[in-house]
Amino acid sequence: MADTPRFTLADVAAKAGVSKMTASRALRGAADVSPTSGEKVRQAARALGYVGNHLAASLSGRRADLIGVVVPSVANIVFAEVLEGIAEGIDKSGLQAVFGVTDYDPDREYDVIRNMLSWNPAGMIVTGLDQPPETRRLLAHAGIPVVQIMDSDGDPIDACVGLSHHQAGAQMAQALLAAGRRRFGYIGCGLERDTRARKRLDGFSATLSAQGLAWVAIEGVPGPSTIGAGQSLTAHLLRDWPDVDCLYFSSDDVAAGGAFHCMAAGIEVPGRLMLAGFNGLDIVRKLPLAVATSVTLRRDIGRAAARVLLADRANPQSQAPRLIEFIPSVVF
Amino acid sequence: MADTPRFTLADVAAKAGVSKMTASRALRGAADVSPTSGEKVRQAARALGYVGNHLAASLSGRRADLIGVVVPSVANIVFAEVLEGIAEGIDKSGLQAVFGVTDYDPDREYDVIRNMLSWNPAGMIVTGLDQPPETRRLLAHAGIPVVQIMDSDGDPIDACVGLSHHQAGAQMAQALLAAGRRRFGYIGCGLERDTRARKRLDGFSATLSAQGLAWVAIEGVPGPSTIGAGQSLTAHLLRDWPDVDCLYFSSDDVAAGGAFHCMAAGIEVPGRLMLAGFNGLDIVRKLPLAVATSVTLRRDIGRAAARVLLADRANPQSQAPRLIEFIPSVVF
DNA sequence: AAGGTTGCTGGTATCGGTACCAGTTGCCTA
DNA sequence: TAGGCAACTGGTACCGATACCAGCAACCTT
Repeated sequence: MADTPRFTLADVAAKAGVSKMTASRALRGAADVSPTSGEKVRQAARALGYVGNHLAASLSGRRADLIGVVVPSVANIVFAEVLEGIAEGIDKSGLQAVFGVTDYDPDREYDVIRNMLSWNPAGMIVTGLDQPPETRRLLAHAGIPVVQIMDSDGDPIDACVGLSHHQAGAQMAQALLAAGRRRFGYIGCGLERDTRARKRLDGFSATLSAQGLAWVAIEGVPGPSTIGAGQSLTAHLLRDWPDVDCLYFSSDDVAAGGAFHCMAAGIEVPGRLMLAGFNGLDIVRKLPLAVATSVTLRRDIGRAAARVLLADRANPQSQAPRLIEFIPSVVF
Repeated sequence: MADTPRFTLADVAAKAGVSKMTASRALRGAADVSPTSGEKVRQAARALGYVGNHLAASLSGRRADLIGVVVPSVANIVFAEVLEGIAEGIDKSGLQAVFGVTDYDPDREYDVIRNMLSWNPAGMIVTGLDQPPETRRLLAHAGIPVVQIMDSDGDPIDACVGLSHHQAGAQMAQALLAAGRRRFGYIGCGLERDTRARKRLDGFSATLSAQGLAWVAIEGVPGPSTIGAGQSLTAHLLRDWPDVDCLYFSSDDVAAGGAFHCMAAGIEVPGRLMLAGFNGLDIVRKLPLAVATSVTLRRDIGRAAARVLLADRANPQSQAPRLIEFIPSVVF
């Protein structure tokens, strides 16, 4: 914890016997520096342990090599994987990702985005399409590329990389109907704030209606999607409606909880009761029980979102494709 | 995507009819501003949609309201939860966390840390105590508080919030021995890079030796800890050494894979075979099978690390406690 | 009433870089 | 040999905020 003030470019330049400008150019690998001075500068920088100052560089260069990433949660493995995809996507690009967590709260989301914009990021990646008007305005007026991810049911501000949750729900309903199921129950967590889960539910419901069917039962609790919640909600629902032949869960964590309950209770899956989740998480796919799920390409979504930003940065005119969809596939 | 240059403090000041300084003070909520001008400034800022510029503020104020967080992976739920803990810890403090992912690669870790330091962060949180000397030097000379997390077996640079993995391994070995187990197998992923998993293995091995016992078998693969890897490694190990009566896994994901295999293969757990993991993840604790695990307080570790930084920031002299341990508890 | 204090305000320097432009050199061409 | 051009270099003015200090009222003191 030595409290010596850090070396600056001026120190490096002095040690190398050149001007600040030449040192700056040399360290950035810019052209127009003689090999001799370049080498001297690099040597001086190394000798001094010069670290540089992004703050000053970005302020001066008018744009920071940062991208802001806003997700509702990181403890949810789904978003964690998106973040990994983004990290992969910006690797070697010199960009840095800054993450902000909204906890599914629109007010917090506004604050987080506002705070991020004040770092002058080169671009923003935000989750979902359902920001309130004020938040949309903030992003729209920021003058930087904005990529909304994970959803495509709605009107993007700028670019959009995701999937239609409405369609995913409908698709799952069709698959389960095709498998001969008729008496459906739904189990969800946090629907009051997770608009994408709600869209899946809506898509599923619409398909049921189109077949003249309706939900036998819907159970939900506020709060995060957890295995424990899935377990107890499943137990509860099956006690009250023992005759359902299929359960659709708001997500795979919850579905895994349902599966755990069925294992413990000795309920035959999928013969007697079919289970379906969403996301294609390992926890569901490796289960010694056949549970249906929609496999979403989270890592690809992250990577693609990062690539859109990189493309825009390289060539602000070009406007790379503004809408990329990764359609999930249903597996059993 | 209006490309109008953003408003600056000068614009706000002009609109409010005061100087930049007064505007700055008013917006920061500093004292020494009359209620009248304060209100005028805030109104002007709101009218203009002024967003501020952290870059300039930090450069000028010599210290950024950023903290750098370096983790090996975010797709691993364990670190994701640590991040959430950190996010909770710095909530309302005005600090922003910047995350960097090292992918368990020391060279990458060095680069990530170096890059972060160039943002002049107010503090750093890095995972583990086993950084190479050059990385340690970088952190030690940065002149900011550094908190190393998740491990306490080693020599901290500055502060340390974590747990002893050696001890956790030993503790689990004792618990399993007490449960009457004698023929142990070990299954691990990524031991070549995950030094903490290795410390647990060492602690476990030491306890076995002390009892005059040794591993019956050790299986490992490089790469990330996954359910799938746990499944296939367990199948493989049990085929070659069908007489083991207990399996210790490098982590809970892998242990869950083992449990899934046992369910599918009809192996009685824990009667015939006992399984033990590490972390106390939901996926293991909610399983309809008794699998032992060491419950680590990941969220608390994140929160505590954040609090150390906040305390240092509030009072650089005080030097809050520099070593905080969260001892895991073994559950079945 | 003189001197001190408090409350508020604004000017100026600065943070550590980069953009931009104006030299300076040396070499090549005509 | 003069002129032109490329290659390199450095000075200066910023970027948008904050620190620090000085200034000026109005209000206390004694």
